[in-house]
Amino acid sequence: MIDNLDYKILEILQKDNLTPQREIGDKIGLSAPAVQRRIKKLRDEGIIEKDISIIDRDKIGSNVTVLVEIFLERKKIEEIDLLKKEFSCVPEIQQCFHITGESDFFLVMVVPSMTYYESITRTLFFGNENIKRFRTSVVMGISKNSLEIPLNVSL
Amino acid sequence: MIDNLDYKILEILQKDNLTPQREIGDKIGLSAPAVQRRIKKLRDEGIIEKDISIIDRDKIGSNVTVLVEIFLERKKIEEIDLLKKEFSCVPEIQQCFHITGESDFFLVMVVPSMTYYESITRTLFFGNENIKRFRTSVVMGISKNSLEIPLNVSL
DNA sequence: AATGAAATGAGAGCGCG
DNA sequence: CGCGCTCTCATTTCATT
Repeated sequence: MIDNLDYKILEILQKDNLTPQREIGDKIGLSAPAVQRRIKKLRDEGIIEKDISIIDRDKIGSNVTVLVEIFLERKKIEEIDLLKKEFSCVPEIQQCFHITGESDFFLVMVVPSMTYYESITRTLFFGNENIKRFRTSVVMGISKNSLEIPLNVSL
Repeated sequence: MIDNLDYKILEILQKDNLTPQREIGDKIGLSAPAVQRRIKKLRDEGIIEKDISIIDRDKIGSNVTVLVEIFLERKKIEEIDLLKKEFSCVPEIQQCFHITGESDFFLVMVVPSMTYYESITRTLFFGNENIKRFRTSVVMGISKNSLEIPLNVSL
């Protein structure tokens, strides 16, 4: 269904999706239209979810990144789904992981200040009776920040 | 230096960087060349870090996402920097946060299996004498996964 | 069914006023 | 900044294997 050439294309696009199709073709030994057809298929099938620009958060106003671990009172699937949906709507929440272990959710958040974070916790966490407690870590530095999937293909 | 129109452009590009410049121009009330000049400036200044395709990890082989919290023995800046550099080279590590609080690092990793993860921990964590202990959480589901920065601009 | 070559069309890039 | 040009690149068509 998805062969080695597709993997090679994905490997290139997840590093730089503005790479010309002809250039991709040269690298993997295919013509530009062939590459184009494969990319279209990958998009149609949702294997390529989206195409985005990554913004340097340090160069754009003052932003604080915080990590939040959340411990729930009740862990029924309906309650989990409810929280997922609620968190998804909050723009300050970049990433939301539902996890196993001691805690139940893990969030990566970006806020303009700690004061702002404090105020947002009041409604988002303290205001939710199903959240038993939460633990906040402040990020000092980000040395790697990508969503690249390891594909193990060589160009 | 960077005005409201730039913010609006960033807001669009961080959702979809394949949006035509003319379409962006229509939305924010600018001509296509003007948009292009601004985008070029944003790229040159590194405010736009990179442009990438996001791949759906669930549709591409079997992948397990794990979160790792790391507690260090010594927390000198040289030791921190050394670890940052080491972690950055590991393709399975998507994100590496240096944090304050009880623990020192937080990693988001993507691995083909838990067996693979177990073997990678042997060299990466157990093999490092500065890592006191680490705590692993397995991700059951990801309900939000973006690197969008909240910009608070309305289109 | 998937490919490559050639033709078409859309969009990026650049100089001009 | 907008206008209009040029050129690159994406996309379609079509013949071929």
